[in-house]
Amino acid sequence: MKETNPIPTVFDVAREAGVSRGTVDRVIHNRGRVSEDSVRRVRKAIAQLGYSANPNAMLLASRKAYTIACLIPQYRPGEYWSLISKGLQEGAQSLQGYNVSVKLYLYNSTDIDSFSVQAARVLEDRPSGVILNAVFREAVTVFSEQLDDAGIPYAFIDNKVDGLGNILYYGIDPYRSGYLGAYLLTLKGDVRDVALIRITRDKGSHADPNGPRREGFMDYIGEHFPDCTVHTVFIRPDSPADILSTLEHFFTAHPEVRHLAMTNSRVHLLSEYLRLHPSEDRVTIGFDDLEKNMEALRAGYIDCLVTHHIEQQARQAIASFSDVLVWKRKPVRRNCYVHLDILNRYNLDDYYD
Amino acid sequence: MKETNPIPTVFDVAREAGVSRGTVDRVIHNRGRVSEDSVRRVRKAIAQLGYSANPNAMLLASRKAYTIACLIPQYRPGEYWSLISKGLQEGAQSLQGYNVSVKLYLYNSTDIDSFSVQAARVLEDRPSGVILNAVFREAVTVFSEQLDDAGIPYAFIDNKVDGLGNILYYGIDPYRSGYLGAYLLTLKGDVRDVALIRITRDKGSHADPNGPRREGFMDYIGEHFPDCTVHTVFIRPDSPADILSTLEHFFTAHPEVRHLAMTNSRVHLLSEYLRLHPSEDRVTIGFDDLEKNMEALRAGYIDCLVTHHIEQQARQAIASFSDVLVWKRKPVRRNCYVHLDILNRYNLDDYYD
DNA sequence: TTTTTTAGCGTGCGCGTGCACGCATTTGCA
DNA sequence: TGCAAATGCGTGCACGCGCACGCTAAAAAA
Repeated sequence: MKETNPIPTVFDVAREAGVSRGTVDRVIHNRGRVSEDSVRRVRKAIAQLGYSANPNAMLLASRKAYTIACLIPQYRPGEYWSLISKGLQEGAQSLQGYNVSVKLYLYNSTDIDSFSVQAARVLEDRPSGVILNAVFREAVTVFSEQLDDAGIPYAFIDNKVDGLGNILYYGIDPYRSGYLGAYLLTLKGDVRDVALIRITRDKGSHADPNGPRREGFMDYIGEHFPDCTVHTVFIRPDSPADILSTLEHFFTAHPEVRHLAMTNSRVHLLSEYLRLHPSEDRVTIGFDDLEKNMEALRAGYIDCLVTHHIEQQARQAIASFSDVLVWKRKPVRRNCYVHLDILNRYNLDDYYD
Repeated sequence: MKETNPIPTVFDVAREAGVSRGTVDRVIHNRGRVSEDSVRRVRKAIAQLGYSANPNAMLLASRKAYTIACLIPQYRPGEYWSLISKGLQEGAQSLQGYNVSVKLYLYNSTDIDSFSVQAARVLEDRPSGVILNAVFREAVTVFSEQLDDAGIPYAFIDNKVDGLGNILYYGIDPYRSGYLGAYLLTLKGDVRDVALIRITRDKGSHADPNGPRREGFMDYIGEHFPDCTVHTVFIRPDSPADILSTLEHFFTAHPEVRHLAMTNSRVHLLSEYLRLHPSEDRVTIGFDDLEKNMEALRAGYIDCLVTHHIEQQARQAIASFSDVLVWKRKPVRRNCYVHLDILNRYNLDDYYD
């Protein structure tokens, strides 16, 4: 019962402008070889008819393939970067009709050489675009210059180096996440002691990626509870028994500490201790919705998780990137900060993307 | 430098199965007129090659148009349903390449006749699918039966009638949202009095859409603070001066009440009172991230908002629906519960979709 | 046996666009 | 003046798919 579809095609534009499809095509793609007069008439016809290219036909005809290289840290199942990786690949999945694919280049985040090796591989493969995260400042700076030279667009995910050229960032504001975490930890007020549990790192290999978050955390405490002492406890993630004894040792010496926090994504490492030493008035918070953290939240070992849609963030990065590659659109925002979500026992369900 | 793209086409499938493109096509679309033997061979070839149709070519060839009728309440700018409407239209926008469009049918949510009128218009226009919300139980039940008869698929958004046929629901679990709201209101413990501010309704016109939410709210209070009194205060939204005097009157009589909540989406109506009567130890919570509520949160009049990605929820409904229409896929979940977000002064930024 | 029906299958056209090719006409240069 | 180069433009094919049409051979009806 519908009248014929009035959506204009190149053909209509050509007729309107009194030229051929080829000429319209040349005007649209700025390929030159058209008289000024024709250009003007075609432009006018396009505006008049409200023509815009049919994306399906476009993609079908221009059989181009886009590859997005993703340079991110290695991961084990369930870890933070496994979620990013999953989101990246899901993003590519949904764009496969547009011939967009992602290729992962994984490096060891404690070994700068492995980063350089993978970065070199990326350059060699000449991808259409690059998504990376910034663990090693100088190496990333060098790499970004090489990408600039090669004319390959790139975006940062989860972590960035400020002041680099033509960049995009997808992730949270780590300082604010720490600030919010401290707020949630101290909601009930009157806090004198806080235990910040940290993971021992191989010394000096690189900057701590959680620095800004910890800074936000400390600043909130400092601003709102100036008399509060923040105790730092170091644990070694590789030996669960060791974690337990370290914590037991600390809390035996400091029974007055009722507030616990971890600023990296592995607060679930505390579960064992919290299970063995239950307490009514203790508050424990952590970050990121890893499956194990969610379990700890569900079991009641921890009280609150500050997180964001990790997979969604990655998917969005791919989607925006393909907007740039496939549709030649310019990104609107440079810093795509993701919203910080608060998870507790009453809203932890349905937190899939 | 790439080898020829190994993405299989119908042609490859046909060759592999030893038949023609037409036969493959008939098998794919279950159009019959194919021998069992051929069907088997084609199916096998498809599986073997991992064939999946090129969406662009498909859409280009099958020049179909899908219209999704959206039957929702009228709204004024900034109100809850304006966000839903925006999300619906954005969803259609992003799917225009697939010839998906939405058409809005707005009814007066206090007038059952206007619902029936619009519902009749929908049936008349014979859309490809319908998205609606369930304000008037019986009218919706009748309408859904008519849609069933007409073979038009439909989904509920934001609000549903349980027990109806082949349905899908996009929205929150209102009971849980109320429960969570009560938890957040009483976080600091030791609550003896709570004021629940409600809006006066024209009597008996229809069921209160916020019933389940209020129930969840009351249940949490009852379970965790059995000695707590919940005072209900009715206000009339149309006269700001009236709101102010009603509240002043109530709180003069009950100065001990420090906890305020509103279970509908218009907690911002309290701003004026809260601005004129500041207090350190008062807690106010509300629901939904309307622009005015966000302002109240930013200004510090209210402390916490329980909400969800309203626009995103609508976009998702459109997206899933077009999955069903365009790609003939069966929806996976029947109840698409959206995650409940917690907003406070420290994470209210970046809460766009 | 002849005619009609039908199951099973292949082919051609069109969707709207990108791009290579080739033809006319004009311009530059000796 | 003559010939090459450049400019401006139109045409044909391909992309992968949906669908209408028509063909063959076997089954059913006459």
